[in-house]
Amino acid sequence: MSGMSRRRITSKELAKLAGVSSATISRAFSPDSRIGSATRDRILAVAREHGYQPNAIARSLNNQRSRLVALVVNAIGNPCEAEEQQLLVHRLQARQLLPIILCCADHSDRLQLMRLASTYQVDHVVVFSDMVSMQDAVDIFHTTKPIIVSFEPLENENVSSIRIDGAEAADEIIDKIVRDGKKRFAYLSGTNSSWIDKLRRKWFADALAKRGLAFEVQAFGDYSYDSGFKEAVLLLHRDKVDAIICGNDVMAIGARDAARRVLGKNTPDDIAIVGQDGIAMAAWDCNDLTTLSLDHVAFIDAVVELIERHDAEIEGPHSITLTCTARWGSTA
Amino acid sequence: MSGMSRRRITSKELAKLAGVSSATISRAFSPDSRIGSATRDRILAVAREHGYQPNAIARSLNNQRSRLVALVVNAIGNPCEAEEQQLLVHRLQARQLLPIILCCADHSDRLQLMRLASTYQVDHVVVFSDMVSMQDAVDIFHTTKPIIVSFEPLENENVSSIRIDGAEAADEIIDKIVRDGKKRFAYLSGTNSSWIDKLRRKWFADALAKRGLAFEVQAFGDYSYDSGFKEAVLLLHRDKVDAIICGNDVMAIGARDAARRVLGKNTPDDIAIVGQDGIAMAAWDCNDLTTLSLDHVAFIDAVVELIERHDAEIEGPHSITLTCTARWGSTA
DNA sequence: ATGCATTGTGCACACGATTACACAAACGGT
DNA sequence: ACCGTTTGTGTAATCGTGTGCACAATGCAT
Repeated sequence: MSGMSRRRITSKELAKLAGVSSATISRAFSPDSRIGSATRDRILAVAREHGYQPNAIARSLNNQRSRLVALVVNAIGNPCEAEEQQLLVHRLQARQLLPIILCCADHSDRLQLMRLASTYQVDHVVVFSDMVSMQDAVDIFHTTKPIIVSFEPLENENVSSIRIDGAEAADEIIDKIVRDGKKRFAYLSGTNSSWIDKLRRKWFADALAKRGLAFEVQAFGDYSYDSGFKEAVLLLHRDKVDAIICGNDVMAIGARDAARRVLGKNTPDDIAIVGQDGIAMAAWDCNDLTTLSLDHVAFIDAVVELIERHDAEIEGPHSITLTCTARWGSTA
Repeated sequence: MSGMSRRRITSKELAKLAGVSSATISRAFSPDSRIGSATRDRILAVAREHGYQPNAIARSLNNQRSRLVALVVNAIGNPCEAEEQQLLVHRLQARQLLPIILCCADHSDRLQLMRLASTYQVDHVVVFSDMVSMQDAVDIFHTTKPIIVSFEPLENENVSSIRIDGAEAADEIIDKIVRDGKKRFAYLSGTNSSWIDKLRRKWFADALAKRGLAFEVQAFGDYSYDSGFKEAVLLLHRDKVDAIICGNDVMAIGARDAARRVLGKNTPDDIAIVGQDGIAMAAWDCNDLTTLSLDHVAFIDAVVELIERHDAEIEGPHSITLTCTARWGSTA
């Protein structure tokens, strides 16, 4: 690699240096194309010497294929999503696909952000965030056919979806808590507008209804530890509930801390607390949370599966269903 | 937005529809270019109707400017880095820059991954990971001038760097622990080969040396909770240490849990435990960690500042220094 | 020696935008 | 009425690759 030239060398310049045409340079970098192996070796040697690599932007323009994948997420800071994102990024990288992250939380104009990403001709879109509507995603990425993590089967044939079902596991958990003698249940949502949140809540509400119970209180947080802490103080003190089902694990940890610290109540005897997601942190010794857990590996396997179907250009709507399981800790 | 056409409409096609040339289309989308405002309005209307947006790949090829930024990180799952990444992503999005994430942990060939990203003509590179050498980053992104988060001043003029200094804060923390009567110190590294780890360790080693002490044991983990837990059991049981300085906050939480659960020892009376990074989770009530903390906002401000200097094409090497502070919890 | 299939290479165009240049129209000042 | 400036638009080249087509060279079978 000679020199620190600011400018990148082009295929035409390299062609001159190697005494061939620029078409031959291109062929040297395409695994199966008609080119003499001696020529290829010589070109690759010269290329290495001058630090040449084909320009992926130009290639994308020509190919109509960018190898970029947009990941639409709420945030990367929140561990509840980060584990899955991490897995997916690894799987993409192994396929030589590059992830572009779009963070929707705290961002004023999510639609504009998605439109911006769509101008980069991304090959795939994976929507994790519950803050964008399915219809918006379809409209903006109408050439890409997004993959959406939903919680209900989608009828829209311009979308592939992963459906997650936690009804059965929620029933198991509620069963245990009711048998433990708890009576006043609260649900602590992560957002007040998300369809994902509504469906998760429904799993638990149905399980309660089956036993002649219902949520006495409905509270709203923002998926953060602090909001879990703050809301739990109110729920326990003002509303006297003895069971809190939380929208994710991080809020559940906040709620548990509030119970213990502010009100001196312990789980699971005085109060039951349940999380959702099943992140690694929930199993830490200091947390030991009871949570409605999703198998992250299976989940990302499903996403990759859908991406591969898109690549193979199999037509028609696709949907994969996953089931949650109860993971028992000492909080319920 | 009429129709669900699979193919995206091009500037030339839109030109025909609007009765102008494709050059005029382009001008309609460039804020300051000579074009009649009536024409522009008409074009924008037709564009909206047909869902046209200029192709960013083609634009990048012409402009020599991709508006892509590569973020080289260890992982996005680990909260110790995620907070900063989150902040940076927001700042980039506000500038209409799109982040491409490169995860180095667990990835067999980091260099190949970086080379792949470099073919996309990224405008900027920010290296957070301590798993890639500075020289590799400079070689691969020689046209981009990377921004590197280092812990020492860099002499290389093809790099901008952010230097972080925690010597003083480490001294404060060691002072307190020594005055509390602790005698046998261990350092628990996050990796065994990282220059960042070596420098962090040096801050504490120097503070100990000043008081006639030294680390009795050196252990190695992998920045994870589990490794913190496992190593701490050994350190406490086999080596009988009474103070553990950890490479990051997550390992410190693991160590604290191990002390409490496996050996029945409590902080800070029986044993002192110190983290590093100062993540939000460290301040949670259930953790309440004493940690060597960095101001994340100031840190990302510095990164953005360097990016802007690059954009303004100011020449010469750039370096910004930040100082850590001690954040006191109940673990030391 | 002739015919045909195969291999290796160059030419030229396409991908979809931006932009320097040219030029016509409109406008204002004397 | 004439000239110089400003304004708006089209033409054509450019960014760096990939690839269909043409064509020469080679190998092989008759």
